Amino acid sequence: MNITEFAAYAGVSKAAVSRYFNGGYLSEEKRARIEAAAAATGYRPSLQAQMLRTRRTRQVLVILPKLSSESCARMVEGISAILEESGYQLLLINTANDSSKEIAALNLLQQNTVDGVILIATIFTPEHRTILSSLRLPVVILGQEYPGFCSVSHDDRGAARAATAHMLAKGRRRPGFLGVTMKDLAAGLNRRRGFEDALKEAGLVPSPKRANIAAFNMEAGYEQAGSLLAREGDLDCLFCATDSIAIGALQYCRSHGIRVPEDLMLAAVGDSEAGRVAYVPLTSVQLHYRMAGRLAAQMLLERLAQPHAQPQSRVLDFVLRPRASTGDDASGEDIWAT
Amino acid sequence: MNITEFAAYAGVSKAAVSRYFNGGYLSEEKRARIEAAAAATGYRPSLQAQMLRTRRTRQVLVILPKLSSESCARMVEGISAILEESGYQLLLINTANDSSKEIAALNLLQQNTVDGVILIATIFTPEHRTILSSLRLPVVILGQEYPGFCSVSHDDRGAARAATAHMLAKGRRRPGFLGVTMKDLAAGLNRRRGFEDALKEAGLVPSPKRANIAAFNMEAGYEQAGSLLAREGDLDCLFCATDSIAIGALQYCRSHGIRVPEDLMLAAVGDSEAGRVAYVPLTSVQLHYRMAGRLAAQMLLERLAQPHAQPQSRVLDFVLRPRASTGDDASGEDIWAT
DNA sequence: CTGAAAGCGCTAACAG
DNA sequence: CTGTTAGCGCTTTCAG
Repeated sequence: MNITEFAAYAGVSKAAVSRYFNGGYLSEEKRARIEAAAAATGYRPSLQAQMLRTRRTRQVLVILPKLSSESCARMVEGISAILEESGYQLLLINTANDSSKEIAALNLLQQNTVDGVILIATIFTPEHRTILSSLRLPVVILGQEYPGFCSVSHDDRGAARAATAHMLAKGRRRPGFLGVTMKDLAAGLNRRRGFEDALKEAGLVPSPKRANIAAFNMEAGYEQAGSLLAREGDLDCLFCATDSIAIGALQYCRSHGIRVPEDLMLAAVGDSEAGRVAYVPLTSVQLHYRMAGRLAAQMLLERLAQPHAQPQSRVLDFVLRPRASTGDDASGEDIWAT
Repeated sequence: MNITEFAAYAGVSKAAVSRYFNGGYLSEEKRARIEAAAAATGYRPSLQAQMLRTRRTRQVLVILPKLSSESCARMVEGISAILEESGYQLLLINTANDSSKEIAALNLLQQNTVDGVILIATIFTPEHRTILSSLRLPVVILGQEYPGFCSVSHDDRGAARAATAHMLAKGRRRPGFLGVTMKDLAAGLNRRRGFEDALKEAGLVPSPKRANIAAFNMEAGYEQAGSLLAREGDLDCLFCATDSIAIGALQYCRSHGIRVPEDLMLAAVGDSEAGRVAYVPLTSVQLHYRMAGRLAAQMLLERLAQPHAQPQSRVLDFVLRPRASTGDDASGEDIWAT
C-alpha cells in the first residue's frame, strides 16, 4: 500500500498523511482518522521514497578494521545501542585490516548513501585526510584523536604510563617494551610515550634496545617476546601495548620456564577476557570501549543536527586492573566480564 | 549531478546512461563516450533513486544477539566478506540478547528496507515463526536448523559427542554436564544430546543429577560448576556446552584446589581464544564460524537470485582440539588464532 | 490548518 | 540498438 491508496482509505489527502508521519500541523480529527487507518492497515511510509525525496537516509556507516577484535566489537555495540534509540540504521564495513578497502569504503561515501560515518581508526595516511576532508557528511573518528575532526578516543598514553608505573612501583628497574607500529597513533605511538613517561618519572632512561615491535596478535607477541628476552636477558618487567601481545609473551614465558611475575612482571592495555583468565591473570588497563562507541554515536547525531558546529574531541579515562602478572592478588569479582 | 545533467554532458540519452550502468545493449561508441564522461565527472547513479525505482535495496540485514561474542563476530566477518564481493551492503542489528528487540527487528523488515535477512539464531518462539513466515523476503537462519527455512548450522550434537567421548576414551567414567537452556536448540538441546550419545556409546547412563544449566557466561560457569561439584563430588570429567562456561568452571577448580586434568577433565565446544590460553589450555571443539557466515551469505544471495527454490539447510562439521584440560599435550601451533 | 501539484533521480516498457 | 515516456512513493512549497 502506498501513500495515495492509504490517504484514500483514510479519507484524507496525501499531504495530511505525510504530515501525520512527520509531525506537521494537523487537526485532531484528521490525526485520529489517520491513526485508526494506520492501525487497521499497518501502513508505513516507504523508506526508500523518503530517502529519495528528503535526501536523508537515516543510515550511519561504521568502518572498522576487524570485527572479531574484542575492542571493535564492543565499540560497535555501543554505537548500535545509541543509533537504535534514535531510529538510525547501522551499516557496517569490515575492512579486514586492508587499507585499500578502507579507502574504497570512504570513497563509497561520495554516493551519499549514508548520513554520517564513524571510522574506527587504525593508520591514517595522507590519502585518508584528503578523502575525509572532501566528504561533506559528518564524520567521527573513534579510537584516536585526529586534528580537524570530531573524535572519541582513550587516554592511551596515560594508560600505558599507569601500567608501567605500577610495575616500577613494585621495585622493578629493567623494563622492556613490546609495542606495535608507531603508525598507529593510539596503540603505537601514544602507548610508547606513556611507557617512556613512566620510566622518566622513575628516573630511568628509555632504551630503544629494550623495545620490540610486534603485529597485533598473540603469535607476534610470542615471537617478539622471545627475540627481546634473548637479546636483553636481564629484563625484570615487560609492558605490552596490547593484551594479545602480552598473552603471547606469557605463553613464551610459560614454555621457557620464565616465572611470571617472579622473574618477569607483565602488564598491558586492553583488559581482554583472555587476559583475565590467562594462566597468570594479566594486569591490564581497562578502556571503556562500549562507552566510547556510545559517545561517538551521540557526537555524530549532534553533528547531524548541527552540521556546522566546531569539531570536538573527547578523551576517555581508564582503570588499571592489577592482577597476578604483577604480583597482585585480584579479587575474584574482577575477572568476570563487564 | 543527476542522470539528466550527466546524459547531457556526455551527449547521450538518459536511457543510454542507465543501460551503461546496468549492462544493457549499447553501441561501443556510446559506451566509450559515457565511460569518458563518468571518469571526468565522477558521476554515479543515486542509490536511493535506484532503490525506489527497482524496489531492490542491495542491502542485507543481519540480526544477532551479541556482537561481542567471538562466535557472532566471526560469523559476521564471513557474511561481510561475501556481501562485499557481491556489492551488497550489510545492515546490522544487535539485539543485545533482548528477544523483544529481535521481534522488533523482524517487524521492521515489513518496511522492505532490505532485500534479505540473515538471522543469527538464539531461541525461537512461535512468534518468531509467525513473523518469519509472513516475510516475503529471503531469510537464512544461521546457527541452527529451522524447518521450512534455509539454514547454516554446526554439528553441535556431533561436536559435544566428540568432546565427551574424548574424555571417556581416557578412562573417565563419571562425567558431569554443564549446559545452557534447552530452549536454545543448538547450544542447549543438541549439545546435551551429543553428551548423552557419548555416554551411551560408552555404556554409561546419563543422569540428570549430574547436569546443571548455566547462563552463557564465565561467571555462570563458575557458579554452576561449584553447585554441581558440591552436589556430585565424585565427578571425574566435565563437559561444558560453551567455552565461556568451561572457563568459569576452570576458575572454580583453580580457586578450590581441584586439579585439571588430574582430578577433573574439562572439555567444551567453541574453541575460543580465551580457552586456548587459559591457565589450563582448554580442550574444545572448533566450529567453523567464519565459514558458516560465508555460506549463509552465499545461500542468501542464491535465494535472492532464485526466490522460489526449495529451502536448503547445510550442517558444517567440526574439529576436536585436544589440549591440557584433558591431559593432552597441545602442539604450540594449536593455540594461535585462525 | 489544508490540498494540489511539482518534482527527487532513476529504470523499464515501448515504439521505433 | 535507441530515445521517449511514464511513473516508483513520498515531501514540500504554494495558494487557499
